[in-house]
Amino acid sequence: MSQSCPSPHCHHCGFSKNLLTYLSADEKLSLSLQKSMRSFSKGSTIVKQGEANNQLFFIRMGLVKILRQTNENRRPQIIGIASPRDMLGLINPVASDEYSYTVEAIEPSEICMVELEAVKNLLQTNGEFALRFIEMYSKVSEGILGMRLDLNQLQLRGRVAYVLCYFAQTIYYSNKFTLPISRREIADLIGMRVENVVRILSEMRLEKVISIEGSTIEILNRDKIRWYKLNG
Amino acid sequence: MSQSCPSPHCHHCGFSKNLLTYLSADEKLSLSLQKSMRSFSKGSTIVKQGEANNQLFFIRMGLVKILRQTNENRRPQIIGIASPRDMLGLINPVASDEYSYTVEAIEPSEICMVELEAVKNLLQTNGEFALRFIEMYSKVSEGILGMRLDLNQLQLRGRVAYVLCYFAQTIYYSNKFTLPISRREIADLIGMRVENVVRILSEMRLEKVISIEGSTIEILNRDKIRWYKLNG
DNA sequence: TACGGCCATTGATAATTATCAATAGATAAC
DNA sequence: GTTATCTATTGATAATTATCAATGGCCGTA
Repeated sequence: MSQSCPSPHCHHCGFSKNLLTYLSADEKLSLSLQKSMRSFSKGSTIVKQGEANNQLFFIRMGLVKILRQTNENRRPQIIGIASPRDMLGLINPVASDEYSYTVEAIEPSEICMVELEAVKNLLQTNGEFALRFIEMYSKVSEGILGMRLDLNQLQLRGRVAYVLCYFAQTIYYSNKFTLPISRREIADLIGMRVENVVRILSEMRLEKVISIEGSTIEILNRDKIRWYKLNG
Repeated sequence: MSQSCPSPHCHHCGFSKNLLTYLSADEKLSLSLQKSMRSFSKGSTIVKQGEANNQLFFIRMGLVKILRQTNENRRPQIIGIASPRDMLGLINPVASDEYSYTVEAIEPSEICMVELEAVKNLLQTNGEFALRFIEMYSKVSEGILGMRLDLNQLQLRGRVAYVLCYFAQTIYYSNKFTLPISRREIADLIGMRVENVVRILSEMRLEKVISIEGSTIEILNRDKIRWYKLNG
């Protein structure tokens, strides 16, 4: 499940593309010794809530879910989904000594793990890097919070529509896609119950807003689903 | 409503206490020319969602609410309350060119406003400052997101209890306090309706969990309200 | 192959929350 | 000081969501 980084410079990693540009050759070399690329199969855990926070990590490829468990009696709460564009790893606070969230691969994923100390060191010594890092951090936080706030003011139908649009627009860039998560996970993501998620999906299918074949969804009526997303 | 900073070094401002320590005398002097202290009366707007984001700001004294309006048909959504300890200003993303949220004083407040460019400059040139800044930013984001996620998994009774505990424990450090916001604002904060907030408050009063005299609340049964906050 | 476990689905019913309506009180504007 | 506006409150009812129950399908494993 784990393998070391094939090259000192992971050119395809979001971290590289967005932040490594601002490093000198020396800094890159030094950093390369403190990061590694690991592969995770679908369903495996990348980091676990409560464990020591000593690595930042970034999605090079794949898709993950971010979740937390606040109480044994409750369902786990899925906070969001992250893809390579999201510069994940920034969601777990830099200032905390343990991970606030669990992160699990929901598709086969390659994750770039970087020693937190190495990043902190760069933040202190490379101003341009620090500035870009903060800008990205702020964008990521803002994105997650925005989604939670959006979901908050919708009811069931709107929340389901929101999630479907999210996958279609932000993750798969297509009206037709295979859901990477179960109905139950959709429920945990939007804070509702599985049965009701299923019901709404069926309803939308009957209304011909979407088509469903197992976990493959196609959005048939974009205006209507957009309306639900805004007003549902 | 506005006045310039009485001293080049606002020693009591959270920004000062937490971040200015890491600046040299020169940097402090330079920064002092690019920040100002302003006073806001209860109800007045500090920054407005959608306006140009060119200043970070920090609460020196007082209490503010952070809100956003996503849709004319909807109630404004209150995202959170911030006090001097919260290093507000960090909630509005550094990377965005406009404010994502409106911030309004809910108690007379003194706000330290700092040119965003000046801060970005410091982030680039002072490593220690940059690191501390990120750590604070990450704590603030984490705090806000955590509260939203907590509220998310509670129902009405639990959410009201959560807010009351929040004021008692985090803002006023007392079981007895005067609510700085209206019932309607509590509703906008927890994503419920005024009528239901009022009903729950009345219910808690009848159960002798709290006492109510206008906007003065006293928590009488801490165990029970804590139970609501966790399980309600 | 058979079994257990989990997911997906649907129906019936209960619990929660929103909406509508009405009134009293407080506050600001004139 | 009167009027208009907003908040706070309560009740009645409607809409939304959760819970409980039952079924079939799928997958991994003994």
